[in-house]
Amino acid sequence: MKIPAYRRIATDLADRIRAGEYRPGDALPAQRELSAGYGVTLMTLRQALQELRDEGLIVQQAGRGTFVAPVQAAYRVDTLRSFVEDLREQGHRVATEVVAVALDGGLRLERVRLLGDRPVIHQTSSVPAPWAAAIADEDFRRVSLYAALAEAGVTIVRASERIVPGLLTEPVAGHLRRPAGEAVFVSERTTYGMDEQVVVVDRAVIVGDLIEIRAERAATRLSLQWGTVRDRPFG
Amino acid sequence: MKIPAYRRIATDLADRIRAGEYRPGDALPAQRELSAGYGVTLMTLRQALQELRDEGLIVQQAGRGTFVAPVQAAYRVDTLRSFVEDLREQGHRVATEVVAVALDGGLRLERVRLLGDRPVIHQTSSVPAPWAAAIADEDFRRVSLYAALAEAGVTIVRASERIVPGLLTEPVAGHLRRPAGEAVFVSERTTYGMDEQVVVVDRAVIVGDLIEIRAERAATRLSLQWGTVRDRPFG
DNA sequence: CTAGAACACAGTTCTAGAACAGTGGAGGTG
DNA sequence: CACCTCCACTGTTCTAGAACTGTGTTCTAG
Repeated sequence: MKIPAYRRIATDLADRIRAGEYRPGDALPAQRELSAGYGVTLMTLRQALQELRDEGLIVQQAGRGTFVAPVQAAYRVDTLRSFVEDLREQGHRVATEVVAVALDGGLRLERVRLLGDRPVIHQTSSVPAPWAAAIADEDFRRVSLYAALAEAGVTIVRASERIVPGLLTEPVAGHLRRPAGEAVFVSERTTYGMDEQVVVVDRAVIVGDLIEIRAERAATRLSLQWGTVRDRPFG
Repeated sequence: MKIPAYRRIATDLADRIRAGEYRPGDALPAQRELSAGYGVTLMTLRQALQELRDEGLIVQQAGRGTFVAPVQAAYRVDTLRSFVEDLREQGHRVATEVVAVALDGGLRLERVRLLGDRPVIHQTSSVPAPWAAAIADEDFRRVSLYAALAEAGVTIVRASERIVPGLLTEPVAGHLRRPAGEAVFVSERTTYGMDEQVVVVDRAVIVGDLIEIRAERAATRLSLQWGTVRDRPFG
């Protein structure tokens, strides 16, 4: 019995939540009920719940209950959002042009993002087969890919992103109306749903003249966002 | 008695730490000792300590004790650290070459960072006058700039970083032993001490072939780190 | 029909112990 | 002298309760 009980309980509950046994917004059984169910003290159970709370999986409200955290809140809590949401948050008008949509098993979506009237991001998104069909007939000029996925019942859990600098090359340079050879960011983002399933793979080319990455680091807080070069907070 | 005991204790201990009664690296009294001192149970005291641990103020080690987090540790807690610390954490050997040191009021330090034997980062750091004198005679091949500042009694509170893609140009290209025109990251980082005073201004050029930015986004956690291109965790 | 009191139920805080699990030093043994 | 065991010390996990506070509903008096 090497791993502590509270950790086993936390893992078990997390699995149940991720498996969909308790859905976002649902109330979990009461603490006393759960503690009896697992055969541990209230104290021990609360320790398990704290793990889940630290991970952002549940929300506790005194007098009301323990609820599975709604996924929507995750976006807004500064972490699981995309370029576009970052920029909109900062008051920029971001428009989307759909360059191409292809459906061969999975869905391949090629979009250009415009900041005001200047194209700044060329983005190719791939959605694997299971979910592609459910969202294939959306109008992606108006509906965000993530909104469409959410409507189709897909829950986003986490995302992993990799960014390297690059040079603008021809197929994309035309879409961004910029000369080839310019400095750009190249971002590869993989978005995961429940059970570590890949929901979206994004590849984005981002014009370096107009967009930058900002990181704020403090003792315990870290924030990361995409911003426009013009309104830099320092310098 | 509206505020709970554990919170009062946490506040009291935090105040003592910030007041310097316990200095970074010092061990706090044992948990049993503290609980007796405050007249509460071990459980209650541990709840107070957890608050401090969540804030990154203390570090606990089973069998050894509870220690006031060294300012250095703040870096390691995934948030206030630099390229080099990020890379070292991942097990890479990072060496430093000092290209130039100038002292005209402030301190201007020009360094090249080597990953193994390949130069990957060209970094120019400026330290304003007040602190420049105190660290001017350090050997920056062996001592990190932040370590020197820490020794001089400078506390780092936060850092703000801006990253854009760029093209490698000639003065720096030579130092990095790479052809001009390659894709690079350009990072401008400002580090602040107490009272929002600027402690260091860094400008770094980072070879894009070898170094990348990784961001992991989950419901509540966000991590950002520099990594080498070779050991990518996905793809 | 409404205002407020009473109640049921939720999470929260706390006690007083007990036993477990790492860490490092003091002694003993080869 | 080197190694190893034991022990004292640390933080960690857990029990079995008790009392508290916050929230919403239900019942009752006006």
